[in-house]
Amino acid sequence: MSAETREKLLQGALRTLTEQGIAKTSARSVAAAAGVNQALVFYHFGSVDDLLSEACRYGTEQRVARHRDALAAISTLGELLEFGRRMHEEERAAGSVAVLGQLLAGAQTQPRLAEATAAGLSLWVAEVEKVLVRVLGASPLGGFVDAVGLARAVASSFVGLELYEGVDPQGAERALDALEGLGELVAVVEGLGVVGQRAVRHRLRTVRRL
Amino acid sequence: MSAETREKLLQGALRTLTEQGIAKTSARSVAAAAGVNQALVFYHFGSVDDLLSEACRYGTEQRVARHRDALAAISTLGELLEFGRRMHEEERAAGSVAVLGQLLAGAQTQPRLAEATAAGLSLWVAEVEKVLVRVLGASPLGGFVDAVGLARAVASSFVGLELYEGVDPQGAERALDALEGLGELVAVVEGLGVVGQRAVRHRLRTVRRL
DNA sequence: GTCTATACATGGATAGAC
DNA sequence: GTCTATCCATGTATAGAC
Repeated sequence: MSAETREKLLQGALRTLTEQGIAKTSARSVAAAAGVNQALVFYHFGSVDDLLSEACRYGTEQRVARHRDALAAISTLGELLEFGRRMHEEERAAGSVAVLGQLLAGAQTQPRLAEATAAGLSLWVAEVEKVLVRVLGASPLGGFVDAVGLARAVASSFVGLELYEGVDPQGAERALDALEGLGELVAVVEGLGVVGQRAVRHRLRTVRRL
Repeated sequence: MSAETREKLLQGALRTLTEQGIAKTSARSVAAAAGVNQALVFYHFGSVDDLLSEACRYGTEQRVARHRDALAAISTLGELLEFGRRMHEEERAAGSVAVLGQLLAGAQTQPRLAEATAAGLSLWVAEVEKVLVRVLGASPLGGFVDAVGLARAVASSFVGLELYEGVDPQGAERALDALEGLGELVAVVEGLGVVGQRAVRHRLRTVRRL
């Protein structure tokens, strides 16, 4: 069956990317992981890069869809921070961030992969952005923090942290804790009350003018 | 000359990693970039991975040394933010972050590379950490932000941002701007004055107890 | 649609001449 | 120390049998 084999290859590609890395992801290794013949990669996708591009879209859509409802229910920065860490742990286990890391590395020198990887990342970014716009929009900080940019920073930083975790797990753990602390700090400023907020705003304006 | 060829190979490895990526970095491609014979990779370094490991140490040490004095002169968060962006731009141009990104991707599945990459990253982390300890230690925030963890988060996030930049330059630009804004926010809280700081501290303690 | 066979290129690694 | 030659494994891609 055509559709079944296609799917096997897509999942095989994702598995190979996480388990062997972009450098050892080939038509042969993917086909082996998928349990199908190597020639089918070219029959169904034309080239290895095209397969990886489709696998990126396929995999990312599945993972993002998993969290869409939960993300839509978040309304405060505190909730967002807690959910973010849980989601990160879940995606790390599923290998979806690892896939993006490997594809991003490969995409630096291959325009075709770059396009697909950007599209995949943008699925995550769009979700994070929606939540941030909502959470920050309802907050006094909204005017000073760019949710659009922050969503992109968060998504790419998570990929960086995931890659770092692969070479220094304890360091990465500590990094995540520190970021959580920083997030709490922002959440706290958000809850300072009118007087404190006015002071923060005034100083921010002063600083920005320099 | 032995030493000269070794150096050519090390620089060739760095160039190949940035220009072709980890997936296309081979003894042959590196040797071509270095302008020497392919067999010399194995004579001087034993294997391609060993060459890449040494290149990581070699390259990172050089780049970090470049900024050591400037980093030592930084004493405020504002200075640190400004310097950070300038340094990021310089390192991006030099390709040193790209090298770390490619090596991190390869390191996920190769213990030998992982060790070397962790060591290379730790050179950056150590410098960032020293500055953060100094800057945050002199600030009322010192007790609430973990400089050690934050240094690791900063270093790995920069790698993630660099990889993201390769597939979406505008998005990465906006992400960096947003992070800068967030940094300013923290700097502002730092300068709030005694009353504001006391309020922040009190609320932080309350939040952490939950 | 899938498999076998095959071509041709690239890559890791070594032996031996210089 | 460096180069040439070479071996063998792996990878991309296609043709043709089933």
